[in-house]
Amino acid sequence: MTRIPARVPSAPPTLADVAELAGVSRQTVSNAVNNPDLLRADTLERVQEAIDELGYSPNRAARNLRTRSSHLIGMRMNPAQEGTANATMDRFVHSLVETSREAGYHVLLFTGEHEDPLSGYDDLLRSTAVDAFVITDTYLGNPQATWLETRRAPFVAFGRPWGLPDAGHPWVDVDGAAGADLATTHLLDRGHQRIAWIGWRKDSFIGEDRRAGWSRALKARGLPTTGLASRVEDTVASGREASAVLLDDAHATAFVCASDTLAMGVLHTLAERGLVPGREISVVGFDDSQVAQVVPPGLTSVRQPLEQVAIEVVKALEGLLGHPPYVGPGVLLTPTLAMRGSS
Amino acid sequence: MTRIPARVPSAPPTLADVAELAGVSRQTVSNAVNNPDLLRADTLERVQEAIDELGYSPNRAARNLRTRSSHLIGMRMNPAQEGTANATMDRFVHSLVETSREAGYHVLLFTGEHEDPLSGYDDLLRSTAVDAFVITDTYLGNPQATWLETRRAPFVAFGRPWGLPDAGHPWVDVDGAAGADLATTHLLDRGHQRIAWIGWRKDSFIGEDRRAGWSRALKARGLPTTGLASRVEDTVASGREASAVLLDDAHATAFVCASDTLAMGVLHTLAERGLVPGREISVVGFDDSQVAQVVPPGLTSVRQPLEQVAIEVVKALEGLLGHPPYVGPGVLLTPTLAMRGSS
DNA sequence: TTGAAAGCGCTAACAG
DNA sequence: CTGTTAGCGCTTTCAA
Repeated sequence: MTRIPARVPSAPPTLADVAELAGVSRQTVSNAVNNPDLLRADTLERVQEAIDELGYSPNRAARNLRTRSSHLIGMRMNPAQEGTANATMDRFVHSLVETSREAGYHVLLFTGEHEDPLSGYDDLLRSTAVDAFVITDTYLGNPQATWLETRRAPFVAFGRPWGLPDAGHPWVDVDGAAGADLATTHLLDRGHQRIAWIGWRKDSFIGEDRRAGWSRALKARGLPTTGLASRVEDTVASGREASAVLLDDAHATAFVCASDTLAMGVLHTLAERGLVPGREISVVGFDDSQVAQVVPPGLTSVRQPLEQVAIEVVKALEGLLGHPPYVGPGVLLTPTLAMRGSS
Repeated sequence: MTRIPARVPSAPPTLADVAELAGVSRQTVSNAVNNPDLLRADTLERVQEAIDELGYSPNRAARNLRTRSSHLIGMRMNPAQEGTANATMDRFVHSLVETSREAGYHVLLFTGEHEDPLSGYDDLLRSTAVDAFVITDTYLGNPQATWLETRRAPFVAFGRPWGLPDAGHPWVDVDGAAGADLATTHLLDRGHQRIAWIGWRKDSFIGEDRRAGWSRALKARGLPTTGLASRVEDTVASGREASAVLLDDAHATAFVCASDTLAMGVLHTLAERGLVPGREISVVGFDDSQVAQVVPPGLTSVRQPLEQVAIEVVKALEGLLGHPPYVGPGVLLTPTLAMRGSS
C-alpha cells in the first residue's frame, strides 16, 4: 500500500530539510540514499527516519543535472496501422516499461514525422533528455542505427542489424525462421502435405527469414515448395487474394502466414467459400495478436516472447550505460506456438 | 529532414559556449531561446547563427531544475488484457504522445503494482519527475482521482468522475450512451425489431451508460427492452453464452455489445450455428478494435474519437499548468459508427 | 535592450 | 565514517 502523508507540503522537502531534521550534513543524507553502506548503522537509521517523516524523495532534475543522466529511455512510437492485426508493439512497450522500472528507468515516448525516421531522436539527444534509446524498426536501409552510432548515442535494437552482420550495437531479436518452422512442422504433424506460405515482399528481411523456416520444415520432410509460396503486401485483402489463388492453383490444404493480418485474409477466403478453418483447411498466423485470440474458432499463431525480449533489452541497456560500457553479443530468442481452432 | 552536424562533440554545447561564440552574455542567449521578442533583430540573428552552428539545445535537467517543471506527463500503463479485443489504450497513447509533443510535452510511461491503483504515482510526484498525470481508469471507487486531488497533483482524466458529479478536476470522456444509441438506431433502420444488449455487470458505470443508449433508442421507437438485455463479464466466452441464450429465449435478430470482445463472442455463437453475421443476424461492437477491422466479414463497431480526446486532454493539461491554472468544464465527445459486414 | 549575480537541489571530490 | 566546498546549466531577479 502507498502511504498517505498526514500533511501536504507546499514545496517538497529537500536534502537540506532532511539533514537538518536528522542533525547531519547534506552529504550524509545523500550517502544514505545512494551509498547506504558508507554510513554507520545508527546514523543511517536516524537519517532514514527523517526521510520517512518528511516523505523525502530526491529531486529528479537536480540529480539529473549533477549526474548527467536522466534515467529515461526514449522510444519512438509509430502509429498503429489501422486495419492490421499487429499487436506486437503494445505488448512490447508494456513489458519494456515494467522491466525498465525494475532497473530504475522510465520510458519516454515520442513520435517523429512520418517520412523522416530520424526526426525526434536528435532533439532528445542534444538536450540530454534521455540516457539511451530503444529502436524497433531494423528493416534494411533504416538509417536510425547508423545515425545513432555516429552520434555515439547509446541504444539497443529490437531486431537484428539486417545486412550489417557486425554492427557495433547490442540487439535482441526473435528467430522468425524457427517460428515458421514450428508452425509448419505442427501442420505436417497434423497430416498436411500441401502447406502454402503467404509472406511479404522479397525486400523484407524479416519476411524472408520467416519464409526460410517454412521451406526448411518442408524440405526436412522431403516435400516440395514449388508453387506454394506467395509474396504480398501486409494487408487482409492481399492475404485473401493470395489464399484464393493458392487454393485453386496449388490445392493447398494449409497456410502458414508471415502475420496474423495475412492469416485473417485467409479466413476471409475460407468464410466466402463456406470452408471451416481447422476442419477442411488449417491456418497459422504470426504474432499472436488479440485478433488471433478472439476470432472464431481461434487462430493458431506464432507467439514472440516479448517479455523476454524486454528483459534482454534492458539487460543490454544496463551494460551499455555501465562503467565501463559493455556491449554483449546479439541475443536471438525462440518463439512458441499458440495453438487454437484454426489448425 | 534532420541535419547531421559535421562533428560530433564529446560534450554537448552549453549556453556559455553559444554566448561566447556570439559575443553576448549567457542571459542574452537564454532570452533568444525563450523570449526572442526581447532582443534586437540583429542580435537575435547573430545568436541564432551561433546556436545553429553549435547545434545547441538547452539542457533539460538544468532547465527543469530552474523552472521546477519537467515538461513530462506521466501516464500509468496497465497490462493489455490478453484474450480481449480492447485496443483503445494503444490508439489513445499514440494520439496523446503526438498531441503532447505539439504542446511541448513528452509522455512518461510507468507501471504500478497490480493490486494497488495508487502505486507509481507517489514516487513520480515527490521526485517532481512529471508535471502532471493523465489517468484513464475512472471506474467508481477508483481512488486515484481523489488521492491526486488531496496531493494537489495536476491531472486530467480520460473518463467521467462517475458518482462525483462536481469533481474539481478536468476530464474528457466519450458519450457511451450516444454510441450505443447510434448502433441501435442503425440496426433499427435496417429493419431489426428484436435487438438485444450484451453488456457488463451493473456496477460498471461505463457499461450502464452504454446500455442506456440502447434502451433509449428502442424506446424512442416504442419497442420493448424486456428480456433482451444481458449483463456479463467482458470475455469472449461470456459473449458467446449470452448470445446463445438471447437467440434461443428472446429470438433476437441483432446484438449491440458493450465491447468488441463481447461481439466476438456473438460471432462465435453464430459460427457454431452456421449463421452468417450480417445476413441472418447482425452484430455491432464497441471500440472499433483491430479485431473489428479484420475479422470476416468485418464487425460494425462504435468508434471513439481518441485523437480528439487526446487533443482535449492536452488542452486541459495546458490550462491546468498555466498561470494561473485554469480548470474548464468536462468535455463529452460523440463517437461515430464504423460500418462493416456484420450489420 | 543587454549584462551581472544568485541560486534551483543535488552529488563528486576531497578533507577531516 | 562524516562534513565542507564547488559546480552541473539554466533562468529569475535586478541593475546598467
